[in-house]
Amino acid sequence: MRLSRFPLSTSKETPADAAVVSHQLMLRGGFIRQLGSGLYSWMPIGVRVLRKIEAIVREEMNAAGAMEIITPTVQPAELWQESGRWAQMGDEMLRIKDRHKNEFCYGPTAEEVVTFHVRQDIRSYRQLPVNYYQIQTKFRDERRPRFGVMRSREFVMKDAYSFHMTEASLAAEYDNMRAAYARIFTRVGVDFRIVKADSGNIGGSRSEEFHILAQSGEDLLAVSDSGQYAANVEAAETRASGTPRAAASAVLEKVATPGQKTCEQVSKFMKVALDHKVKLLVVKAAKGGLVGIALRGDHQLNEIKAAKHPKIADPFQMASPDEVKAAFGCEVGYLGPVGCPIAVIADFAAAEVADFVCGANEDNHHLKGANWGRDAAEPETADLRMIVEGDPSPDGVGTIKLYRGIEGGHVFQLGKKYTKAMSLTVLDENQQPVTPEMGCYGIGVTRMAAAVIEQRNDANGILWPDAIAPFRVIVCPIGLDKADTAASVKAAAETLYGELLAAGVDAALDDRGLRPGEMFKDADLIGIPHRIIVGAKGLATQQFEYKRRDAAAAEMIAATTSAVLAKL
RNA sequence: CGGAGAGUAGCUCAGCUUGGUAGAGCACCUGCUUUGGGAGCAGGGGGUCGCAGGUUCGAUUCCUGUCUCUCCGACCA
Repeated sequence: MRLSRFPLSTSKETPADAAVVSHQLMLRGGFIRQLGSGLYSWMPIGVRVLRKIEAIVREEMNAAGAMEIITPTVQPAELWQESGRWAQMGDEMLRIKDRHKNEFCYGPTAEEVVTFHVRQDIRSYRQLPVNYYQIQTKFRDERRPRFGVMRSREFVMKDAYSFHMTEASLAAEYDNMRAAYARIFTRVGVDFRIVKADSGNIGGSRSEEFHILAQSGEDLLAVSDSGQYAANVEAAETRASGTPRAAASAVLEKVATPGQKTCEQVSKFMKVALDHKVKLLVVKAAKGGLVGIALRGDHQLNEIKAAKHPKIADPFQMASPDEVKAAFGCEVGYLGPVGCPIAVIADFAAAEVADFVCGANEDNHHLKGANWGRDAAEPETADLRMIVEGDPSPDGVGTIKLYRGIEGGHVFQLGKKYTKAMSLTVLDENQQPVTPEMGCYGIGVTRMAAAVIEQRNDANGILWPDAIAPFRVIVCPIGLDKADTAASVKAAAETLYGELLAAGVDAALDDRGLRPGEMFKDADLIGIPHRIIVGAKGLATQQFEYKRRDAAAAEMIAATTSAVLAKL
């Protein structure tokens, strides 16, 4: 591409509205332009990146045996009513009506649509397993779009859906997709981790996320420092330590703690470590009424785990201050398990504390020297808390460290949730109808572009990996203004550029006639991995100057196309 | 959805407190000069000051409403 004919639109200024580096650089480099909240247009240079990511995804999905389809972005409400998600989805789903007042949504995902088509076309066990995928625009009406295309409302996702006669077949395809995803992320050129995930409201059993590690990531990952364990903190389990609780030694004593409501306040006021404080949260119980959750003062509730506990309401909901007052006769800040009027479930760690401090279930008072079994009923225990840095790894190998990550992909074993709800059956070898198992697999294509930048940038701009750079190499002629050298520089640059194209290299020629500084700044900002300078100085000794975007210094190479190709 | 902030030129912003019909830098156009890390000089084009009301002789400025965008939080395949 000749840059003189390419609408590059770069900016020196950092846009005021962009909070994260990928958003800033994508705007400064002219990759994307904002159209509205969570709505972005992809400009020519951005599309080049997007298409390269898509090509890698498509190649690997095809190689893994998945079949590409294209489904409409607008989907009839009936399908969502069949699966039950029309009611479930809430405002995240953009609902629209056509001229006949029929209801539709702009597709946030396509489990229903693909299940519908499989129901139309697949009749026999002989046709399974099958895996359909598409690379297509999705819309989710996020409550708060942010960070440019990292969390936009409209975005491009690769979504795949597989159907199987047996759980074993599903598991095999899940592993197949997982391996394809690992190849995709590796080829794109990012540092990623595969972590255990919660499957969220999509349902299903086994689920893992592909995270691109980055400081600005919205997800926290718990990773063992010496073992294999890696999980989203949402899904990371914690265990009982195995060491028995110390015997009760302190005398139970009520202490006035006026106005001291939070664990931090009480801990400071009573000069007791946070991990010897037990807090009691009151939440809605599964069968109506309330249930208490005891946690150590330094731990936080994991609401996803709580919602899955059989005695706790799903969806998770805290009790209102009025309900607490009615049950306990005191304010929220003074609750504790001793003399507690409702059933208590203790987190493993909370149940292991002896001689603890807790609320006295009386305004402005706490208890010290409290003990399970002696003062409070021995509680039912469960894993209810968020894992924290320094916890032993749940698999017993190593200690947990926390990292931030950007979710770039997600693979699920859905089971029969959608196939059953939508009455998809195929005939087995005994001519009996069977409800197939289903898996689904997603990659955020537009998000991936942003995530790569989060991981790969410096003070001058983006450092694209070769595989997805808008151009792999840029040729910068210098000295076109000098009468005595212009002709030779121009000829050498044109020849090199032409031969690179002929060799199948995605090259750019900066023939805009700019000053060198401007060319360099632009090339660095838009992240071209390789730069060749064709100048009179070098040509005098038959040399080009070569610089990798991520190298500190340039080097001189022979002024031949083959010498350049050897560097790419 | 709760909290905070912002809408003035393509971009980044000033002006508004104390009303008198608008400015800078960057970008753009023309010319000259310059050419190894976003040059210099001279000239030029470009804005119904988000929108709608109100107050006023007069509103970018004051008041009310409204829309949009951003940030923090909650939420989230």
